[in-house]
Amino acid sequence: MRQDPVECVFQFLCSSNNNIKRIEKMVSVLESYGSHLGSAGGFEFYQFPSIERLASIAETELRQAGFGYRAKYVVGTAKALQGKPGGGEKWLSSLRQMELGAVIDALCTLPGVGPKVAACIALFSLDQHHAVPVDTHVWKIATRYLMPELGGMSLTPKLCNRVAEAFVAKYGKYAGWAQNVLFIGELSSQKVPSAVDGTAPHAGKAVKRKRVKKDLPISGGIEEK
DNA sequence: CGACAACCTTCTGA
DNA sequence: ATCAGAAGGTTGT
Repeated sequence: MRQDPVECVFQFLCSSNNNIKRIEKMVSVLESYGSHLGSAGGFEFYQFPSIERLASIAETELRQAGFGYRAKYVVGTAKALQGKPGGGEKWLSSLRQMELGAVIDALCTLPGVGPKVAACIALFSLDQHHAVPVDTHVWKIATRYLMPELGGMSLTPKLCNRVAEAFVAKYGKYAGWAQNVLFIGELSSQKVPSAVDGTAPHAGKAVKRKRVKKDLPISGGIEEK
């Protein structure tokens, strides 16, 4: 995707301990702080607001808009970015030249950004294709297929790293994207209670079928190009 | 370093 | 209809 890093940071800031529908709603609230670009196809388009604009928002305003405890993260991260050498925008894109570990560490200095969100930002906007965000779903996948001996344990930061390493060992330099495919398959929105044959859903018809889970849907490394 | 509660709010599954 | 638990975690103790 190579998303714009500023957008990416604030979008994933909204994602912690949250569900997709609400995340989308919150992101659209953030967008509304940017300048209106126009409308097309029934959608309104906005320039994503600048770091300066985001830093100027009152935390209470975001709370009122339904951000919950993430309101202070948005304002806090905007302000923290302003304080980075050369400004937040430049600082973020400079991370593209760094090692993954250093990128994660740097991003984790922002309030509300932990290892998982940092990995998402690194993968989706900072060219770190081997960044593997380990969340509750990926943890389930890992303990089911890759590291069954870890089943039942709680997901500690150290174990996060082991899971990420296991994904890289299996899928190679694009492990982050493999993770993304597996992650989406794990979402409850992609599943249904009955069904059994693993047939792909009909295009256009909202027929959902549950994938039969026997082995990892993706086997072997991802080919280069 | 690991475990654990707290945190806002909405949606889901039983 | 209702309600505990989960939801693309992070932070402080």
